[in-house]
Amino acid sequence: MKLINQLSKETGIPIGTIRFYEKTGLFNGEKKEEVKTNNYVYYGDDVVDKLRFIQMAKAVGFTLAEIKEVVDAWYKKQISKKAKIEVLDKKLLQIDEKIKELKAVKKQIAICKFNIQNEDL
Amino acid sequence: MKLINQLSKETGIPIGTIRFYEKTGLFNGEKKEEVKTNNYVYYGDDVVDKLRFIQMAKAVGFTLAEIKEVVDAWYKKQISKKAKIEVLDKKLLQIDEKIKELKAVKKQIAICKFNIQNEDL
DNA sequence: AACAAGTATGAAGTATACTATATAGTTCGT
DNA sequence: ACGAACTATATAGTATACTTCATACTTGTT
Repeated sequence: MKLINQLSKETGIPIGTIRFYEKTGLFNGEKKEEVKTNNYVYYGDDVVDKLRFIQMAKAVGFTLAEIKEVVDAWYKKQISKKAKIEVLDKKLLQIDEKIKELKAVKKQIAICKFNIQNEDL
Repeated sequence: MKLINQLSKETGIPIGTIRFYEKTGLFNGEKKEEVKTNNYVYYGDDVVDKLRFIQMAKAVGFTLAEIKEVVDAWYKKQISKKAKIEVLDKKLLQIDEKIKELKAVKKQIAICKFNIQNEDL
C-alpha cells in the first residue's frame, strides 16, 4: 500500500492533482483501521493503474467526466454488468472515431506541408 | 465572401465561438473597403477550412494554442519556410503519439470488458 | 527536543475555452 | 417606415481542470 507521495512519484502526476482526482471520484484510497495516530490515506496498485489510464485518456481528449464513466464501469459494484459493457462499447466507438479524426488531421497537415515545400514554384 | 452567420451554419460552430476564435488569432476576416455604411466582417473559404480543421484538432485533444501554431505555419507569411515545416513535423509526431495512446486506451478497455464478461466464473 | 519533510483539509486563485448579456447600429422584407 | 433579423463590441459569467495557499497535525532524522 502506497502513500500519496509514492503515487505521485510512480506516475509523475502532482500530489495536488491526485487529490483533485480523488475528490472528483475517480478512485478512493483507504484509511487504515489499525493506524490511529494519523489519518493518512493508503492507495493500492489499482490506483496506479487508474492514474495511468487517466493520463492516456486525457492526452487524447477525454474529459474527466468521460473517464469517470469508464472507471466506474471498470470497478463500481453498483452498476449492472450490461450497463458496464454498454459504457465500454460506447467508448470503444468514440476511440475509433478519434483515430479517424487524427488521421484526417494528419492528412490535412501533410497537404499543408506539401504546399509550403512547393510554394515558390 | 461570407458573413459570420453563414460561417456558423456551414460549420455548426456557434457565432460566439467563431468570434472568440478570431479574437484568439486563429484567423481573420476582412472589412470591405467599398462598403462604408457598416463595419461587417467578411470571411473567405480559407476560414471555413480552418474552422473544420479546428473542430477536428480539438476533438482529439489539441489546445487552441497548439492549433494556432499549425494554422500560423499554414498561412502566415512572416514565418520562414523551414520554421513552418518544423512545426508541422512536430505536430505529425504528436499525432502519431496520440494514435498510439488511443490504441493503448482501447486495449485497456477491451481487457476491462473481458474481465466484466467473465467476472462470475 | 528540534526541525525538515510529509500528510489532510478547505478555500481561493488561475488558465483555457467558451457562453451569455447588454448596447448599439444595419439590413431586408412588407 | 416599421419590425424582425443580423452585425459589432465590450464585459461579465460559467465549466473544466487544475494549482496555490493557509492551517494544522504527523513522521522521521539528528
